[in-house]
Amino acid sequence: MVGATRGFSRYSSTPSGGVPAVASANTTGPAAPTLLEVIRGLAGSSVETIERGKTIFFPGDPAERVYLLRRGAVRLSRVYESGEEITVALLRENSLFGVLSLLTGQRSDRFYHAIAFTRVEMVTAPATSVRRAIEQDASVGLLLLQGLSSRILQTETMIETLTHRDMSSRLVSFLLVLCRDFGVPGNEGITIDLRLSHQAIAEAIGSTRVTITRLLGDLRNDGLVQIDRKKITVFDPIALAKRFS
Amino acid sequence: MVGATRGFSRYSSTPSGGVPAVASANTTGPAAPTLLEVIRGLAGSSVETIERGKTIFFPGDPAERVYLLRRGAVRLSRVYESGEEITVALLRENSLFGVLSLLTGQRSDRFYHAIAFTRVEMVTAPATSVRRAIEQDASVGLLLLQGLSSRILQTETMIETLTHRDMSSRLVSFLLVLCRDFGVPGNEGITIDLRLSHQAIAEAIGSTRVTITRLLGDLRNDGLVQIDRKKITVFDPIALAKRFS
DNA sequence: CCAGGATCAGCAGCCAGCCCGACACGCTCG
DNA sequence: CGAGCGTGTCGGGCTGGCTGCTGATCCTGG
Repeated sequence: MVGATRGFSRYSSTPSGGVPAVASANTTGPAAPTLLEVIRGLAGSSVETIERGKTIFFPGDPAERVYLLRRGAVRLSRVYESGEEITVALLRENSLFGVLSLLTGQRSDRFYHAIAFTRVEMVTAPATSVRRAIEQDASVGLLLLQGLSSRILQTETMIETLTHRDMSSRLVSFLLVLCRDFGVPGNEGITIDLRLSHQAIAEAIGSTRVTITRLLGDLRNDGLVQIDRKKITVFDPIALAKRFS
Repeated sequence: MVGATRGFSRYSSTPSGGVPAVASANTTGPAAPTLLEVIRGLAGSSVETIERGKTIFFPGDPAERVYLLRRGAVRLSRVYESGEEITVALLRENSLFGVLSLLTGQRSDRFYHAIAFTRVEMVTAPATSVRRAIEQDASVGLLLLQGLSSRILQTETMIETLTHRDMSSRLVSFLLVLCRDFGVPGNEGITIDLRLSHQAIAEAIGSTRVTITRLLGDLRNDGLVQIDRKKITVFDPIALAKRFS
């Protein structure tokens, strides 16, 4: 965290009003732009690539932009004087963040630390542009609402995870969340497409590195998961879910 | 939870399009309706009063309405087969909930249990009306976005609370959250305007009744809080915050 | 391409925080 | 006035955090 540097490489800024030619993912209607396309089309928007471990914004930075994660994962965390860092959210692709800049007219500051958990591609636009876009085209507002709703769902699932008392249940619950958000199915189970250190897991579920090591070892010995170069594969989520105490 | 009954008393349904004459809180412009006014004006909206302890919706109920809490507190919780009930959020006045019904076009079901934590007044409207209103008037979308944003903030603060390792820190953090959301300043500190049983606190922060009793006792003995008929008064939030371990 | 440093994983022993079960008392509301 | 809920307390037992160490792996810069 010391010596963290901002790693922006702003390589494109679409001309305002330009409708991107990219076909939307899998919607059939011709006039159904995705949130991604909408944001890219805003005045002052840009596409940014950030290397793993670089900071996107620091706590205390002015909050004036909205971000949409296009590829990779972003970690939002709270930093304490003690130096401890607590992970508040692990954002997956298509997540919206930095939205509190929309909250009020008055200027506000970030209070999270946002860092690229993997190499990240994202689109970003000034909050003012977003607000204007909503006023001009109501469907933009609807898209944003859907983005925020799914973010709330994601966050509340995390709360569920954290209220489990024993660490074993917490870990299992967290792994299932990760499977939902970052899982890619393979021929022998679901692989979590993140390089997770035990320390990172501990910071996310409020435990310590040593405990995570021990519990993950237990799960592996019981044949429930496999770990290969920091990538975790869950053989059978259903079986894993039975591990709740 | 057994024998919980729905306690609706739907006593009014504003005619659609009727602009309420109530002045908005403290905005100066004449044409700045609040979210409350907007929702009351929607087709199919209604104002409802619910008694303490009654259920607003059960998990599994169809999700077709959006709610805005006008007075009181609502508890969202997840129910497990074991009978255990985990509190996911304690909503304060002006909170929006039930919004996942806006999420997709397809019908979905509630997966939380929403019960009135105090006597509650709220306004509610069908999700379809809300969606239509957004399309017609973009400022509605903006208001909803602001509502959701503040809800996300609230939820993430709760995650912070829950990642504290020791129960003492968790409890302190939770009390501070409650002060923020439900505190009313008095002449000797901030009183949390909720009648909280130790059991309810335990369900919210993932602990047990006995532990809460002990820790609250400690805080009281140290002269940090006072408890009078289930209402907690925090003498000095700053001093309390120093109790983080 | 290699060397060195930094980060990560795994193990063991110690100890405390907290869960569990049980019980007694007081308040409140029917 | 009695029943039920909420509060306060005690001990026993175990989970899981803390310290200290070692070997493995990754990354980076010369």
